Amino acid sequence: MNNKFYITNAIPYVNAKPHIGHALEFVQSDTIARYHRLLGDETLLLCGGDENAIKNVQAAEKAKRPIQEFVDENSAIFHELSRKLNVEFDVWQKGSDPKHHSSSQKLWELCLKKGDIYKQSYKGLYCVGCELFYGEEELDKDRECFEHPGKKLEEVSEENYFFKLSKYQEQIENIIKSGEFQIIPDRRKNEALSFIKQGLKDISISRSNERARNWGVRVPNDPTQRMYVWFDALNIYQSGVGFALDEKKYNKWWPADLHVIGKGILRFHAIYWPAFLLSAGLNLPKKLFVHEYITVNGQKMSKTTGNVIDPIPLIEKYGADALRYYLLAKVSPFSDGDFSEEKLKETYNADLANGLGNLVARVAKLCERVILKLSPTPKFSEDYKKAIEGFKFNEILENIWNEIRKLDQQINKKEPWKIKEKEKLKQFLQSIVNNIINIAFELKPFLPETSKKIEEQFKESKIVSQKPLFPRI
RNA sequence: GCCAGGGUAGCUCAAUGGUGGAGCACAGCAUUCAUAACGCUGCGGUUGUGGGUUCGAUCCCCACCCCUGGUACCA
Repeated sequence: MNNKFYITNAIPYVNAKPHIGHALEFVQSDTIARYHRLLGDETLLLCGGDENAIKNVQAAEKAKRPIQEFVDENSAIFHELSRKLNVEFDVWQKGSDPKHHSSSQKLWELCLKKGDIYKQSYKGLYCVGCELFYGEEELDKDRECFEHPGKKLEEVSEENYFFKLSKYQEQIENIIKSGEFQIIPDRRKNEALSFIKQGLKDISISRSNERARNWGVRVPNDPTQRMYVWFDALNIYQSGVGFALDEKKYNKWWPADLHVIGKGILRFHAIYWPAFLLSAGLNLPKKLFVHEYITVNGQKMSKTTGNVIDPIPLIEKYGADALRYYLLAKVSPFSDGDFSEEKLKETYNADLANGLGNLVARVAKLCERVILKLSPTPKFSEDYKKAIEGFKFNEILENIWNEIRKLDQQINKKEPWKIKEKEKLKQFLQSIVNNIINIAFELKPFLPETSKKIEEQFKESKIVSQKPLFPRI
């Protein structure tokens, strides 16, 4: 009965510190992984650092730091965030890891052998100041880059390697349409399909050393070129489980059962990635879950507006589970969700302190008068399974909170503090406590810390009241 | 411009071709087992705008406005 379940979180760019959007995805992935572990599946959750992008080099230069040191440090901050959120990544695969480099070179060689990689010149607008190519939309009104106003861009052409994406148009359309490669929700699936329908063009998958600032994965047998960051970044999903490194491990885990990503990188995962794999003759991932973004007071988060939210101080102030709860319950998995500290605080007090926390506290106190006989056998209901497997995190939590409200109503109606007969009181409390234990179980994937505390408190037949789970703020 | 999704109470969202619902916030009542918590009651909406179909539309059709995403080498 033991299935394996391999799930990946998108690997964040490490050119800046993590923001609350990263926390959202971490928490979603972790919740799914925890659920599968509870089902008894052998589960592996991977994340890592996308460290080979030119943007990292630029950011390091700006910070006047050696590039490797810079990406190591930033990558570590992301990893640290995951720990603070109680997000358990089994593998943290760094893009700058030499093992990952050799694994990616192997992927390249397989595509090359298939005849899908060829050389061609690439033309674009080049900023000498940044040593970068820019697209028209990335430029200001004078068609100059924002870093170097007044500096004219040059039309430069360069020999690059290209990948025959066009060759795989039909195949990719079929695997998406048929559901062999499932994209959730439908809106994103349709978006990918309509992109394919426009006709796929071949893509450049390498840069010159100069342009790449001698950073990134070397192209096999060509000392002048480095891989385009997405070619190797996607391969982190494979190198992290041993592709071209540890055959046994790779065969055990690959293909991924689920990739979790944000809407901004749909194309790379829905189209490029399966194409690279098809070319290399490797298995395809089974499912892609695409979440949306977090806005701040209705506005998009961006460095220029200066409204980027750092999750770490929030965790310190409210606790990991409080932030997890907000992100899973109050942010829709399928549409943009808004965040503000005020809303977090409101939710904390209303749902966690007054709701769950208060229920647990009042019941524990009532239980001090009796000794209970508990025989809970919590398990996931079919509705629960269906919802979580459809990524409807908010729906599940809403149901649980309806249950909490019902228990509060039951207690008010029965007035157990007035019951004199111990047997009667015991019977009533047993049923309430069993329900609480069930709630704690259902919360396991979502709020691991809280769930554990509740289970501990209601484990013994002699229950005593304890410190509040969520003191009001 | 084109394609997709969306515009419903202060906020977040649900609903159905037939007299608009929930949670939060707010106000009042009640109460102590509990974290001045829980419960009950109330306040609150001409369902983006203008037309049309229909006995009747928030839900169907048309036009327009606004928001979000995509529209390739850019998370």
